[in-house]
Amino acid sequence: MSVHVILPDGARREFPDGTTGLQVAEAISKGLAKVAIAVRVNGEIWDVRRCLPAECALEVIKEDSPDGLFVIRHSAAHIMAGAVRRLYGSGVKFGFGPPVEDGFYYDMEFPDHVKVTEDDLPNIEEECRKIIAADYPFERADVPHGDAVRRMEELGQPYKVETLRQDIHDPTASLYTDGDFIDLCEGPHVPSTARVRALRLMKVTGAYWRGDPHNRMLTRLYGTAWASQKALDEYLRRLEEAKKRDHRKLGQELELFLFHEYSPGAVFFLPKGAILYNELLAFLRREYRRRGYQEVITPQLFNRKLWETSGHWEHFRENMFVLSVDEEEYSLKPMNCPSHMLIYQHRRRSYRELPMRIADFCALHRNEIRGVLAGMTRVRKFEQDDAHIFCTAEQIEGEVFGCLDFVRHVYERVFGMPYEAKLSTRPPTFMGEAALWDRAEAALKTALEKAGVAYAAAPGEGAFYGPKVDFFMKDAIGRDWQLSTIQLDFQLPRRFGAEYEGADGQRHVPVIIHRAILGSLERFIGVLVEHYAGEFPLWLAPVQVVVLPITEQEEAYARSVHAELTGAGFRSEIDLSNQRLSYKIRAATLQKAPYMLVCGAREAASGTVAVRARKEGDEGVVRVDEFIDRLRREIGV
RNA sequence: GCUGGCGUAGCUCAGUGGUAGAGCACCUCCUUGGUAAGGAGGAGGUCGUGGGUUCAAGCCCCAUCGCCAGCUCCA
Repeated sequence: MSVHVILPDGARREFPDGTTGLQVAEAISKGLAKVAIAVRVNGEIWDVRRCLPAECALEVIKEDSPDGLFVIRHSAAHIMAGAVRRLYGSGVKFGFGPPVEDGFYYDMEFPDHVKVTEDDLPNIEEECRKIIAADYPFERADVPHGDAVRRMEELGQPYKVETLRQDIHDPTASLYTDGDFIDLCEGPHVPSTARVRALRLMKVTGAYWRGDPHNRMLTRLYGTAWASQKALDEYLRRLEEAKKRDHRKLGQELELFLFHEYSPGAVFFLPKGAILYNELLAFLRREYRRRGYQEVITPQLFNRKLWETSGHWEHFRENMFVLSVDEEEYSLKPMNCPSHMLIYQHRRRSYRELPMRIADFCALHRNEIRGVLAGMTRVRKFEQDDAHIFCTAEQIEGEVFGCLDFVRHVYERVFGMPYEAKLSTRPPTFMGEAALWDRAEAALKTALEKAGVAYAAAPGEGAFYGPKVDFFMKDAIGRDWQLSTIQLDFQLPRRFGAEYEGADGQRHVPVIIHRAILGSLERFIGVLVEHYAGEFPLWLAPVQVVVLPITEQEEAYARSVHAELTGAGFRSEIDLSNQRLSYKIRAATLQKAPYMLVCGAREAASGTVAVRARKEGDEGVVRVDEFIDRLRREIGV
């Protein structure tokens, strides 16, 4: 008997029976074996010391790969649990302890008198290090289901017993042991504890057993683990950076917006924040003109009859603000689509009018439960760069292509955020004709391919009313945000009885495309603040230029420079405070102004300014009119 | 919604039962200074809100509002 292994490069190799993944890695190279953390066997991730089956495709998983980190973090969770058991005794009951993005957690129930807080983490972390230093092997044992239950009962682990009984229906279950700690676990794990080279415990929170508030709340310890100390340091640095960029902090420091407890979940845009908002709208409106959109302005309050027609009363009512007007029930609108239906239907429509692209920036209100409100990212009142495209089935492809082009223009050219798309297709329960779905999904795929947009397919994840494409944008520090969306809707036109008269003289039902490029303006501005760390490009910067007279002698000259800039349409401020130049520069720097113009005696005498750019620093002296030309070029007008 | 933490001056925060504090910002005066903080003085708070305990409450208790974090990417 022998083992036949197919390597990722297609090479076929033969090994004696009982060969492990690690031995294959060693046969390939010593270096590879050293960084091998697990192996992928016929698509499944296995421990390196498991014996391979007679025939398999094998890939060595290195410790710094995404899969490798997943394994490391899973093992780190065990190490942490073992450390907790050593420190707090066998009375600690363990729940789930999975790896998650960037780290891992473990839920545990401590004896009643024990309360673990973040102050205890260094101590637990110290114990983890001892376990890592001891380099215990992770040993797997596949045992009959009943034996596993008995073992967990002996260990006093009721959550594990429950898991075995409720979730594990195989005849066998696997137990993993590292040193003195044994745990029910599917694996896989690193070969031995020292392979978790960098570990840090992060925080303590509460979490319900199985996420259900009716269940007991367990203590959740969060940690992070990496393939090297360097990678851990880099991760911690990234967290710091994200904290510095937090839009709630910068929004206050830069006086962009504020929140008040009298209107929770709603943003006050201060003058500088309102500039961001209005510049974005002006930009979108220019694009709308180029791209054949028509903007409308619609009411806020609608009779419940509208929501009954659209289906929102049935499906979305919990999120709607309902109030009584003239003894009837009304609601603040949570979405624009129904009002756009009314616009579409106010008269007969011809195929000649299609595609009809209706855009709307009106405010929307959704009654989100209190616990989920957060800064600008989760609010109750917001506006979207919302539009609905009414079109024929034949026009879907072209319209979607147009939206894809719009998305590309905005994110690649203007904001510099790379993105990925996800195509979600027909779910198990859907409404409408299957033929229309097939046709629409094909149109979406063709449009994506023609536009050259790479996408991941998510079969079955579409809404019941139509397939969709969602976009995930990456910001300057690598975080993903779901911003743009393109959703087809076959249902809404039917509910409203929307029609158009075709070239054939027959009545047809149009398709609706819901689409947003930025999404919620509030959320988008929050994302932009973090993406740019408050250092907005010139066209968006609330204050574009600060004029700095050095002494009172230059005040009149500085005022004239300031007047020229504002006259040319730029947002200029002048600092007339009784302070030294270096103080004024510091103040303007903290404001993150793109340009400072120093006006001293020399500049006043020659009609020039000394330019200091936000990033580049002192750039020397230019004439005022030259500087204004430069601003115009930079902004592209 | 549930659990936990927090709420003191415009901002960041100190103050654990006995006369409300600091730094920055603000105002006034002095200083007229060439690329990230010149100096002096001053003003500013019913300590989130409502109850309660106490001779006495920013501090202890209860309620309430708001903010922050978390609430199974299944052993």
